[in-house]
Amino acid sequence: MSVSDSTGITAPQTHKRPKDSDTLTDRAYQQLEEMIVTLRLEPGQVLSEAQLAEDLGIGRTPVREALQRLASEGLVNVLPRRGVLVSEINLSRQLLLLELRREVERLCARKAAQRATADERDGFRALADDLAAVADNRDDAGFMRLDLQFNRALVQAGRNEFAERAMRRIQGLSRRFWFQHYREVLDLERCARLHADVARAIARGDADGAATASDALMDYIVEFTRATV
Amino acid sequence: MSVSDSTGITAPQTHKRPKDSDTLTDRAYQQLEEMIVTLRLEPGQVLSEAQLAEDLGIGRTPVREALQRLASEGLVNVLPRRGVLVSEINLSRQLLLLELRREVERLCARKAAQRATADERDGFRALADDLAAVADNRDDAGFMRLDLQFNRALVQAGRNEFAERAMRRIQGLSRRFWFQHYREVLDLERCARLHADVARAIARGDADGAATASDALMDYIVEFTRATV
DNA sequence: CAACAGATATATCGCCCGCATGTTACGTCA
DNA sequence: TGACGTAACATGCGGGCGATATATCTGTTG
Repeated sequence: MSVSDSTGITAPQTHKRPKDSDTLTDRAYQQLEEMIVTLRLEPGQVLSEAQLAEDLGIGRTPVREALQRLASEGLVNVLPRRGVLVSEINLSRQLLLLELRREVERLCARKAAQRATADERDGFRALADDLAAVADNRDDAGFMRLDLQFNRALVQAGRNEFAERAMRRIQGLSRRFWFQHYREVLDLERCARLHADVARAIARGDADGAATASDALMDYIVEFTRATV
Repeated sequence: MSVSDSTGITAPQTHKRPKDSDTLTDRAYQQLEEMIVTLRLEPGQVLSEAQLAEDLGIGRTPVREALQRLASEGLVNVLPRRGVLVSEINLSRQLLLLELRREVERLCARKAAQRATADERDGFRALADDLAAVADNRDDAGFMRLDLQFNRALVQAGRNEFAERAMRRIQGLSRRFWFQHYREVLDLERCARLHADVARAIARGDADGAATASDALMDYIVEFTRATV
């Protein structure tokens, strides 16, 4: 139940850049988000700041601040003097989240098609090719990696810090559901091709095309989400 | 629904006090947001937690947490050992914000038209009438009040906690710009009527109509924003 | 004997405040 | 004038204290 096998404070050693000015709050946030998204902390579980602080080997303050950030994203909610509850994943909530994600992602796609630099367009073209290859080879891990890369490129090329922030918040909740169910019902090939369609539309600067492609992708994701019951 | 904090608009207790379980962090957040939105704290100004804590008569912790929430909304940003900077308002940033707001608000309007209860529809009808009256009388303060009420009803009837959270974040930055410039170039009558159109479409359950009315309203807001230069 | 109401115990957060550390500004000296 | 040391001040963080919600125990009653 507790997370006693935490690797300690130093170096999450992920693929991410080891930013030198990483505060403990940031680290705690990253670790907790990862644990929640990957279901190592299960929905419905109640945690305490003190326990988490001990497990992570840091003080209560950074843990508390990280938890508040997670609460603002909806991954946990704090019960005033009882503890923090890892929020449940239920289908209807997930569909509500997708309602919002559809709008924001379409905006990002449209704006990315308008605003991407030449380099970024090259990147989207390459991404589309890679996605097509992954679709042919049915490479799970490769797709997950490309999906992450795609989302990052999308918000980057969209050039809208507010949409970026909103997307970042949405991602966490989305990723958790994804992580939980993708093995069961994901049509990897179709999903990868739909991603590639968006990427290609952006690459050629077709804003309307990118928007409709994004909607098509979201249609599939909604379908995928519904299929998990 | 999550922690439903009704944001009283002004600092001291208004006529409404559902429960005094407001934490100091909540109070600090409300007060600081109000001060920033109303430009009592000017953009570019650097603040310190300790100073604010002393001014508000509370400890540093609630102030710190409130500032982090404000930072997540983009109203301030913290300079790592230097202080907190009240973020600047510039036109291009505001336009980017409106890009996102257009999408989220259209979503809320559409969903509100689909999901509002009979009581809520009555509320929107009444709101539309009040807005029309305000448009005739050119009642500034009345409009501001109705606008707040309208936005709250909109996200409430939209029945989407995630869109609600996103809108709440957007409101702060939007309201500040509004507060700063509405005296100069606001066409109150037109703006009130556009609001009323959205409200009426929601009241009659016309989702597409609500969406296009919302877009028309946002078109005007963009025009208003551009006119401030 | 079972069920229940009240008293007590325990766990948890909300908050305060002190210390450590990093950044900036400024006075001082060559 | 310029470089440098130092002081002032900022946040990052740790940990303690008190209030309070919940669970546990106890005594009472039908």
